[in-house]
Amino acid sequence: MANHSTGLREASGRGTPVMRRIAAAGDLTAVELSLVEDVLATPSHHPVRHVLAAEGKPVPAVLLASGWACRQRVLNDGRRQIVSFVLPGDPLFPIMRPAIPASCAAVALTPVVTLNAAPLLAYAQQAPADAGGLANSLRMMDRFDEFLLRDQIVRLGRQIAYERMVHLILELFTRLDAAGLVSNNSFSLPLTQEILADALGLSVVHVNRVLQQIRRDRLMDMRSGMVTILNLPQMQQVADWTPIPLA
Amino acid sequence: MANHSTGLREASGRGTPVMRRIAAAGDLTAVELSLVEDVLATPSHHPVRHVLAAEGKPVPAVLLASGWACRQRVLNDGRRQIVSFVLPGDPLFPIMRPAIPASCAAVALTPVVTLNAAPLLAYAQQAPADAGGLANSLRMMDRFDEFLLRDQIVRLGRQIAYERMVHLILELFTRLDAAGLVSNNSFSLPLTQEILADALGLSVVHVNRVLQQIRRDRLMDMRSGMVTILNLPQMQQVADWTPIPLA
DNA sequence: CGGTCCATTGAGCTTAGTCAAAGAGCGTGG
DNA sequence: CCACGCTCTTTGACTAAGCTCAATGGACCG
Repeated sequence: MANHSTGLREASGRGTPVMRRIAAAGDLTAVELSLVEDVLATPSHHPVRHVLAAEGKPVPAVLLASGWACRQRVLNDGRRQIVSFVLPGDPLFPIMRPAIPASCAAVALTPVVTLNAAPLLAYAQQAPADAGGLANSLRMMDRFDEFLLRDQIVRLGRQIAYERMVHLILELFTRLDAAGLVSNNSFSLPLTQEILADALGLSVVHVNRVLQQIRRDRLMDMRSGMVTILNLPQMQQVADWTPIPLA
Repeated sequence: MANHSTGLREASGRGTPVMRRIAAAGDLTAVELSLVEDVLATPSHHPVRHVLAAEGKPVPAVLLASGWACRQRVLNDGRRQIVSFVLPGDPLFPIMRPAIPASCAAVALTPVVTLNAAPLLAYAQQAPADAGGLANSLRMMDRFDEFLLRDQIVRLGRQIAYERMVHLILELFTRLDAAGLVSNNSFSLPLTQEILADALGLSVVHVNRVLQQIRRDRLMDMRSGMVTILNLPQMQQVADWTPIPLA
């Protein structure tokens, strides 16, 4: 459980991923703003591989403040499929849903900091359906999640390994950018090739070879946990990329 | 546009798929019941291949009364991925969401009858968050949808063709059963092998071969649009089946 | 009786998986 | 400071699941 203090300090700041994501969909009232700041003030820390939410247990209203997590499902014989990545600023599960059993487990891929978003949910649930501000932001984030699932299905069903990898990187690039975690076309990707393989439905060996090919083609570079986008237009072309409507 | 009258008559009945699905999650009040019956009273008919909702257009609040539809996405070079099947009783898209752009197109796979569910949505949106009855039913149906997407991702990412096919048939079996469309372990499957291929991320030829193998193994039989489940336990075993929590 | 759509079959090929082993990087303890 | 062990990456050789192409067969329909 490293950088307690760092996580805490960042979480209180203004340009924090959570705040950026929530504010992206529109302005918040003073009341809403302070509600969010209250939530930011009480972070929880969890180590790698920690199960943030067990499959079948009621879904907690939790936001990820920092670190990487995923929603995943493991088959009887051990095969694992990562359903989606959870990035800083994201809810662990679609948040506007009532407390229903989780459709899959949520697991920390790095040490993470989470926030209890129950107060936000409570506030949003009693707000009228067409209210702007916070309620609207949360709905937007859920909608975003739906897009990601669709993209994941198309990737897995109809793209070859090379396309899948490029498409996933573009997705992460876009999402991390929205969270303010990209600079100079470059971002941190703290994932092993095995994790990428489990997300893309590939073997580790093949992921390795595909990455080398992409590097040779000078589309992007991935070294020691850092990704640099080298040729965005061609990446978008290769992956048949459709921008995710953020608003 | 065949069987207009049939669709209409069924839609007004009590054991209709829509009514079964909505009533499954709990009892409705008299007001809610009549609201649903009003909706059932004005069906719309659409031919095969009709685009029920275009990608990017605001999602209509629509229920499928009869026939089969799907949500799909087509890549630039023509590759198609079916994201999910929409069966009688299902909403075309998660229904409790506000009118947001559709993440993919909805298309009729057979002639279909649809219902305008806007009155139900309006009613449910103004109901308190923890109200039972209709609002709860609609939320339940959305939650169900989320499970299906997860299952589709796991199928495509981590199962081989044989397993995928068996798993999909089990899913359809379960869902059609909930809609009252299964009898004697047998149901109608009005899909070409090409449609199955596009749902499972396989080629038509391979779908054909896998189906033959499954038939030879006496797990199930699929002939002229009818599927018969022959060995449910072994199918569940093969597909690593986890029952979808309906309640 | 042709035409159309769909299912089926065969042959050959490609993508991606498996198995096994060898580097590389990194933290820990001697 | 180095050696060991751990995890992760990389490479090679081989295998196999699944794809493409092409042709045939069947059913239905005007």
